[in-house]
Formats: sequence, structure tokens, C-alpha cells
Amino acid sequence: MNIKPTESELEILQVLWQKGNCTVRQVHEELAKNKESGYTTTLKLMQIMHDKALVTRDSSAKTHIYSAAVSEKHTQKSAVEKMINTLFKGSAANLVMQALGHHKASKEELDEIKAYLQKFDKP
Amino acid sequence: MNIKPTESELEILQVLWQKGNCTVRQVHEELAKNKESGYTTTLKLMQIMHDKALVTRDSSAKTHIYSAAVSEKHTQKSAVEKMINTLFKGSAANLVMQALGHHKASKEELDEIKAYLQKFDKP
DNA sequence: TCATTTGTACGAATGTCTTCGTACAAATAT
DNA sequence: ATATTTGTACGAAGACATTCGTACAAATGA
Repeated sequence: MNIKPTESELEILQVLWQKGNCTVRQVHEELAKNKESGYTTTLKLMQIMHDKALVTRDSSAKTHIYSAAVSEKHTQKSAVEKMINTLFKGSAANLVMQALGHHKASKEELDEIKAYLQKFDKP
Repeated sequence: MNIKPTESELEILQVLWQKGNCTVRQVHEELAKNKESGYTTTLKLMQIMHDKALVTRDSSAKTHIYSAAVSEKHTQKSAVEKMINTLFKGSAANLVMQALGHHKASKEELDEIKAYLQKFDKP
């Protein structure tokens, strides 16, 4: 029950998460901003995602309306978990420090994180 | 110049990072603890990794000695960077909070992170 | 010496991802 | 009404990734 989206599927999910319900055309236009590819490619991918139950669709009208069937949070969680296990020896702290150390987090981001950490202090 | 290791390649790199120089046999034995697969499968993978320059090898003796050609840090960095961009809208803070919030980081881990954050305070 | 073990190389089968062409139905425009 | 546009479905090609069988060389052992 936990299908990992591929690279391309992730790009499509991004769009669906951001915009909500979409036609294939809308998703395709959005993707086209960043990369070249044919309309039928996007269509095919979304059909496959439907087979895999990564998206749902309303096919009552001629033009189908798609939406994400997996939540962004859930997908992030799975991906992070997997990465912690496969690349950071199971330590979330390792991942966090790698993320902070090399990604040049901004002052605001750091403050945000500190505030977040406070919550763990007083249980 | 930035080849992304596949899933299986990552498993092999793990072993090489942990143990340093290894024969195919050693790597295979290690992998065999966690999953079934033939010796020649591991061999083939490591040969492919050599073609891709993910590992180097000393083939002066009959039994070749392999070592990782990409560092663990560097590989982690690439993976984290990619994940931040594809799943967290470019925000390291988002990733960090996801990692802390759901992975049940221990008290020690949290302290470690706080200490780490201190370093950013006084530039 | 000759059989067995241990190693590398390589080809091929299989599966998955990505891409696109083509077919055809429905809606729209002329 | 008929030609064009807009949509879905589907097949198939090309690129990798993964797996293993087989061939053959070198070392080891009986």
C-alpha cells in the first residue's frame, strides 16, 4: 500500500498538490514551463499513475479531472524515512545537519527551526 | 560529473564506505545478510559501477580490490539537495522539520542539533 | 597431474520508466 | 455538414536497472 512515485510522477504530483484538481492539459502546461515534452507523455504518465492509484480522476465528462490520491505530507515522510535509513544510518540528526550545513539555510529558516525545537523542550 | 547511484549501487557503496577496501566477495557476504541474491549479481553491479566511475579497483592481483570513488558526504549532499528541491519546494527548513517531527528523534539527537545550530549564531 | 574451487567477463532475459506516434471519439468552428 | 481541434487509449521503442547462467582463467588440493 505504499507505492513510491518515480521522478516524473513526483513532478506531476507537485502540480496536483499545488493546484488541486487539474486536467491533463493544465498539468502539462505547468510542466512545460520547466521542460520539453509531448502532451501524450504527460497523459500516459497520468494514466499509469491512475493504474497505480497515485491519483484519482473524475471521468464522467470527456475531459477527465485528476487529483492526487497520496498526500504531500505522507509522500515527504516516506521519502525522508527512506533516505534516513539508506543514507544516514538511521539517524535523523545526521540528515538534519547535512541539510543545514550544506544547503545554506537562511537566517529565517534557522530561526524557524529553533522555534520548532523549543516545542520539544517542554513536554 | 555527478552520477546518481541507483538503489542497488547505494547498498554497495554503504558497504565500501563502512569497511573501506573490499573484494566482491566481502561486499556480497555483507549484502547477503539482508537480502538474497547471487554472487555474480553483485559482481556485475560492481563492474558497472566501475564503468560509471562510482568505484575504483586494484586489478593487479587476480582478486580485485574495490573502493568507493565517491565520498559518503558528497553523495548525501547530492541526495539531500535533490530531495529539498523536488519535495520540499527548495526549503531546507521544511525538510528538517519533517525529519524531526516524524522520525521521533531522540533527546540526544535533538541536543546535537541544537548545539549544531549554535554555530550559526556567532559568525 | 587433474579435479575442484574461486575468481572475472560477458551476454541475455526481464522488468520498469519515459517517450512518442497513431487511432479514434467527441466537441467546436466554418 | 464537414473540417479542425481537443481529448483518451494504447502499442511500441529506447534507455536503464537488475538478475543470473555460462564460459573460461588461475589458484588450490587430492
